[in-house]
Amino acid sequence: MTNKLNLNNLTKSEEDYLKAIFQLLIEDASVKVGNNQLADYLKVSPASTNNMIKKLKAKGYVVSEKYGKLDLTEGGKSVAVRLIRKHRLWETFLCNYLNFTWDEVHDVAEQLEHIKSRKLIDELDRFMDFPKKDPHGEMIPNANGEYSIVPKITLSSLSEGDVCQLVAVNDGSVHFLKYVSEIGLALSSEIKILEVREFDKSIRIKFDNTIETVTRKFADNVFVNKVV
Amino acid sequence: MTNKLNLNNLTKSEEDYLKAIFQLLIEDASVKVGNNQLADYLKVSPASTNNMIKKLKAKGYVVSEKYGKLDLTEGGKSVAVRLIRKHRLWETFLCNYLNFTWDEVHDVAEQLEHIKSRKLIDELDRFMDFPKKDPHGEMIPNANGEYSIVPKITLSSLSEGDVCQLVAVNDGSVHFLKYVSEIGLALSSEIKILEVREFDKSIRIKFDNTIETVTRKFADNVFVNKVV
DNA sequence: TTAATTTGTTAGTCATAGCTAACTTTTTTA
DNA sequence: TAAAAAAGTTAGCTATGACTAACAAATTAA
Ligand SMILES: [Mn+2]
Ligand SMILES: [Mn+2]
Ligand SMILES: [Mn+2]
Ligand SMILES: [Mn+2]
Repeated sequence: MTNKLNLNNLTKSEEDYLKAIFQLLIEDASVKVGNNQLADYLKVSPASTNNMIKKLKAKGYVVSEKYGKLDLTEGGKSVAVRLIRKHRLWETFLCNYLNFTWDEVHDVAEQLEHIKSRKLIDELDRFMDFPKKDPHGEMIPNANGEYSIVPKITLSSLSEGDVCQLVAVNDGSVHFLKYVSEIGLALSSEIKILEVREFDKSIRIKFDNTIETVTRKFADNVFVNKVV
Repeated sequence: MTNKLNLNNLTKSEEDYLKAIFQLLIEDASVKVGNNQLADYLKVSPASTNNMIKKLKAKGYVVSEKYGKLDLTEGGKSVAVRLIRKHRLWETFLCNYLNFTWDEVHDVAEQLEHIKSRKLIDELDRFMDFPKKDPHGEMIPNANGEYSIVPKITLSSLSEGDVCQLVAVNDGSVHFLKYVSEIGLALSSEIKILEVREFDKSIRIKFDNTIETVTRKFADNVFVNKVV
């Protein structure tokens, strides 16, 4: 009885909250996750998150002290990772087999990730021959919930003269993803930082013989691997 | 403004109720659908169905008089048929691409049918090259909600000496479907009625050089096309 | 180190979708 | 045709997961 596993007794909402906390925890490992921050992220009121957090603490997925920050138990992390696995496998399926573009997949995957069937997702994984990355460049956890963290930084953190490779993009905004495609950037694109303008932090970049200027906000959503 | 289409504003429950009414209406076209019958079918209380029916009437999907029987409007039928299309396409996908057996698909399809994305289901249809029937032999409505009703009767309605072909099976029970496979019956099997026993209505049948006795209850769930 | 601001909590409300128990209407049977 | 049974309705309750408004604690700034 080492692991009381509560097999799949979670509602869609409970799952989404656990996933959100997980995303916020890995997004910036140094800063702990607060209640209002979570409310912001999920676009619900702080009262709602407070309420749900109580429930998730009672069920043993979340730990926190009163007026303190949030953390996930191993069980909570496990639920979140399984949800992320499902989300990313579905996104991959939609892109690679059903003619979806990378900006169309996220919203549908938000629904599909809540389908409860272990066999479904493991067979989908096998059907696609165990893909390692989703359409936005993010890693896909395997059936045991194991995953490799690819070292990545934002494009905005680089300096003039740096050269990097685009490894992933934030998939939250349809407009952003369309914009990335439109200017000709794609996963694996090699990008050189020509100039970082002090005035508004906009960045002149060069890739595939194209020169573009992108905003700080844009560069915050592009994840890269520094090459030079 | 001929068709006020209320694009997808329905909850999972509302969708399930409309589908259930539709199924009951086609199951036996002669008998109108009652509130308690619907409650039975959905395994909820008559109070619950009564409540939901009110809502669906207010939204223009159901028609009925007080203390009277239920019927669907064109809008209600359209929702039901779209749901059935999704359900059967997903069942087909699970069987043909993800190694599910025909007794494993129904419960997962019950979840998948509620995913809201027109593109998803039409692309899934295209991906499978527009299948006409699901794994249980039931027709799949096309993207316009059109479908052909295959004439079918239950095996239990036949008499000694009749010969028929198995065209579909009721997919509601996992035990039943496993049983069908185990005795060697499959879609398209040619079945001859050797004897109908008066005592308990059990039926001796022959197919593929196999002779079996099946109960009335079993035969009620097997749909056939009379050949001789 | 006090005051302002931010963050977190609580109380009370609403909608959805179940339930039971009691009641009314309709249908069937005697 | 009157009584019994079945079918349908209503009232009132529960749980989930949102919300607002009011309040308390913790943090930051003055
Ligand atoms: Mn996504
Ligand atoms: Mn989700
Ligand atoms: Mn089915
Ligand atoms: Mn369903």
